[in-house]
Amino acid sequence: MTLPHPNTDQISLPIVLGVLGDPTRLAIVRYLASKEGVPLNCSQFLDLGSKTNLSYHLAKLREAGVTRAEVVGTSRMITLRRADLDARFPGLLDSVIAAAGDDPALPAVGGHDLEISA
Amino acid sequence: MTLPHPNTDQISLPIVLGVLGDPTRLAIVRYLASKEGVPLNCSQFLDLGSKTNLSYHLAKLREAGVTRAEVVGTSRMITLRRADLDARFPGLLDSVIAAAGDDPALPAVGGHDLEISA
DNA sequence: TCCTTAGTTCAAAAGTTATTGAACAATTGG
DNA sequence: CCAATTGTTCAATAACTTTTGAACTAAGGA
Repeated sequence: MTLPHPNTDQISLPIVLGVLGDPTRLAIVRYLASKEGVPLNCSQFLDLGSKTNLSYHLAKLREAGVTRAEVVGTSRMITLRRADLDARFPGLLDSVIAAAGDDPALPAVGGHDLEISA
Repeated sequence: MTLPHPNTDQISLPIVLGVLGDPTRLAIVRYLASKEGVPLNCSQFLDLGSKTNLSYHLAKLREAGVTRAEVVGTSRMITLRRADLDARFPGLLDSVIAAAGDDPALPAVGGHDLEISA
């Protein structure tokens, strides 16, 4: 059972920007970026909303091509599609993450500040 | 008579991303970027929508801090707030414009391809 | 002053997005 | 098999966004 993802060349700039233009989703992306390499499942994000609501936001991110979700048992392992986004829109993800990196107006996962290397 | 603009430090990342996540507004920004230095008024953008609709989209861009509108007679001269955006979100505008630069899915102003130096 | 040009504002309609709870599926462990 | 865990789907609702036309304001020129 695999979930639908757009190909790299199907990733659309306005859709990506629109999807990132939501504080909850931006917080998800920021957290994913801070934990790159670490496998994260949906329940890591429950600080940001209800289970149902997170399912909705994570589906938006996945359908836009921002994240990849792999089914592993009953979990979905979520990762940033960094290489694909960098190939399609060079520098965009980096500048968004850098800009989001120190924004106290964004919700945070875990109720504590982000740790860049943890 | 001056129009309301946010200060540089009031410009919000999710709001900017959300505002740019609309094909019409992205086309406006792309065109403004291609004509930087040239004063442009609203009617330059009538290809992209009705007068009323453009007034709406240009107000969104201005209120988000993406553009500046100066009242000159009966016109408003529209410019990109490039320095302010670069200061607040380094690299973001450049990567968005570069990514939008060759996107045939975006509407175009003038019904022809953009000229970077014209 | 009267007309035109440039753009805004308003209210309505249409469409889209976000949020919720209840019900559902799939996998894993006992 | 049974129960718990993980996450999805569905339907409803609320909230927001986009688009439109008609009416409006403000400045500039004849």
